[in-house]
Amino acid sequence: MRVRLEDVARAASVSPKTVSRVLNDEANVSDDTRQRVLAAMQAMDYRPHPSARSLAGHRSFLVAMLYDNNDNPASTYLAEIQDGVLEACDEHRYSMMVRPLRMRSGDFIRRLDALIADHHPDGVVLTPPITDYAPLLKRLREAGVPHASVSPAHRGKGIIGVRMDEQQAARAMVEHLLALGHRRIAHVVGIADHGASRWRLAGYREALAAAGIAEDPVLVVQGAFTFGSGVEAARKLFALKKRPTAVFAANDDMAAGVMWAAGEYGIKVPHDLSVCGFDDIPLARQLWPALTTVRQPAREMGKLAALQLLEVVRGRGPGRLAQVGFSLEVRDSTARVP
Amino acid sequence: MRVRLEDVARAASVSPKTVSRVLNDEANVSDDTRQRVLAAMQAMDYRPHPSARSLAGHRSFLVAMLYDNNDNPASTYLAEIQDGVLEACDEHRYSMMVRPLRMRSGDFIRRLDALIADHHPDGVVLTPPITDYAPLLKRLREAGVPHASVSPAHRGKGIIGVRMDEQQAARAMVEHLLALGHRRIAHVVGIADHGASRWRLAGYREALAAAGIAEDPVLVVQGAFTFGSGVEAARKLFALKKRPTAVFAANDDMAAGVMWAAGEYGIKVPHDLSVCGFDDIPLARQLWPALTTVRQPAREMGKLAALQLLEVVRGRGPGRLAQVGFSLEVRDSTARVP
DNA sequence: TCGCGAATTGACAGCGCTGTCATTTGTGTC
DNA sequence: GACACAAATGACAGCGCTGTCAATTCGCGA
Repeated sequence: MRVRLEDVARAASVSPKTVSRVLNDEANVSDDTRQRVLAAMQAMDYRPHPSARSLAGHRSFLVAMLYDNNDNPASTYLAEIQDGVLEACDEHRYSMMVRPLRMRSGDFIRRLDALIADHHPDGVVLTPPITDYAPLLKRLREAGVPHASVSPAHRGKGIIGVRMDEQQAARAMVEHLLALGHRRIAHVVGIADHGASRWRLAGYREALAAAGIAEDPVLVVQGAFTFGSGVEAARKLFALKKRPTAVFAANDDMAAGVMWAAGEYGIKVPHDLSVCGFDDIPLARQLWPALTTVRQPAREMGKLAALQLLEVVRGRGPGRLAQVGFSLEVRDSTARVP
Repeated sequence: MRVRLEDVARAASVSPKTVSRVLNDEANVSDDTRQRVLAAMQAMDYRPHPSARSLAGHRSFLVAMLYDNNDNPASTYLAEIQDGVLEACDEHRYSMMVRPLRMRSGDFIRRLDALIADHHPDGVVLTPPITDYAPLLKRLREAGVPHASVSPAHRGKGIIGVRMDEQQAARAMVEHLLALGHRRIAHVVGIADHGASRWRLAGYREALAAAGIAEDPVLVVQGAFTFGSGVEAARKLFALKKRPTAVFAANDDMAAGVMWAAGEYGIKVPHDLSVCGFDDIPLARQLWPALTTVRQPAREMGKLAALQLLEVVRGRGPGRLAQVGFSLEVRDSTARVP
């Protein structure tokens, strides 16, 4: 039969309420008592019943992770974030629920309300690209549900979660190309309204400006974060009479597309053209030549965002916008300018 | 303030227990009463409190989806399954929890036990490759937790879930190549102990045998479901003095690798070599030329598996091993033999 | 030693629902 | 119309925990 809190209480010769206090890490329990109770819990392998806790305590011990499954970034990226969030939740014995939401759909808010009404999450983790959708944030605020974001586009006060300095990373990537002697460096931009696209473009511009190179508008082509859009963007670039010697794509999928298109045109990477991307998806390492890219620690970011959220949810602090480092993964797709 | 079952009861002039009966779709409620109660629920936008239901009713309304995040198949595939499972759960107002488990790790069973002890899922959905791991199944059976599998390798009695006839699909794919006049058809095998690898290989052999073609062992090369392994496998094949005219890879990642390697060797796809895959990942459509492949309706499969599970969990029936159809997505990477 | 405020502990009700079982209402039969 | 039986409904306790508040114990200065 299931071990209940009452059983632990009896074993430790204290009242159920005291066990509850220990369980919830409350103050005003003597060290001696606390140890006795913890020992009893351990010995009996006590597992609090989440529903009972939730019912009596008016909190769900539930974190919901929201993502957009319509217009989503690489599923690998989301999967890694998910694993990170889960890991953080496990550490604090919270459970996690995932919720796909279609940002562009009309019933977006209704579905959010249903989530809140049905499951009462104690907090919510937002993932790109739904970190900054105003009606969503408003609704969460109204409902009093704390939330943390992974890579929010804005960083106003009260925004908690995790970010990577993507602009800095993009700049570093372009500086890597500059250091290799490239001067005609193209950029394939991501979906326009994603924060990621803006930052990476900004980093690209910053690097060029710092190097005293005037931006050539024809070298900045629109993409959509997909392989196919990378192929198309590359075709446009290769059709120019004065081709770029390097292409920095705003993500790896598009970079792979660029490399693919290079094959079509008989352009050898990296000999004739350097290509680099962003994200370090598994494919990046597998491509031939292996893709130079920026590694974004998605898993760690998911975890950190969730930890910030849990800090707030558990009343342990105000939470903050944590920052994680990036690393340039210089592989074989970039080389000195021909 | 929250609307409770009691409030609905008052509004409908019945006892709380009767409302509970309607909520749970129990028998022995007159149609008249049922309608009245349903109307009241609707009018008041009543949302049963899951924890209260779970606590009093001794069930969690929770389905856990287990996956292997160590040795996992394409994350897109899992993400789609996840969305499907979620959809089924939503329909029946069950909540879903995801659990990454490392099958090869020592604490596998301990983590499973923790999941059961902590969350009491009413049922579990197993995804490849952890659909057939004996200790896991044993443990679930001991704990009395019903489970359904997506593409289980075995189909003994009592196994419920969903499967696609992968062998048939693989055979159809190879027959497509045969119909194009190919006779030297290579196969890149997936990870050895995955059911998927076995079936696809079996289908390949079946098709060849049916066409009266003796299998040439050098044309069957081992891969590992990754892009890189596809590249390597292809290099081996291209190094043969008598190259194949077509390559059937056991999944799309490897097929993409084969196409990539073809580029290295100056082999034109599909002119000099036909390539086809399996799974229809997003990349397949984006490749150039677009990859001929087998579409596996992962999302639908996730949903169906969950529906079978829920049938059992809800005491509605015994559940079964549902079967979904496949479709050959003939695109541009396969053509008549040169 | 006594008294007093603070720290610690406990008693008890109740979170919102369902299981059990008793009671009432309806249905068909002669 | 009376009776037997089934269907429909309700009363009530209790699931396992926590909030509230009262009771007890402790530490320490007078």
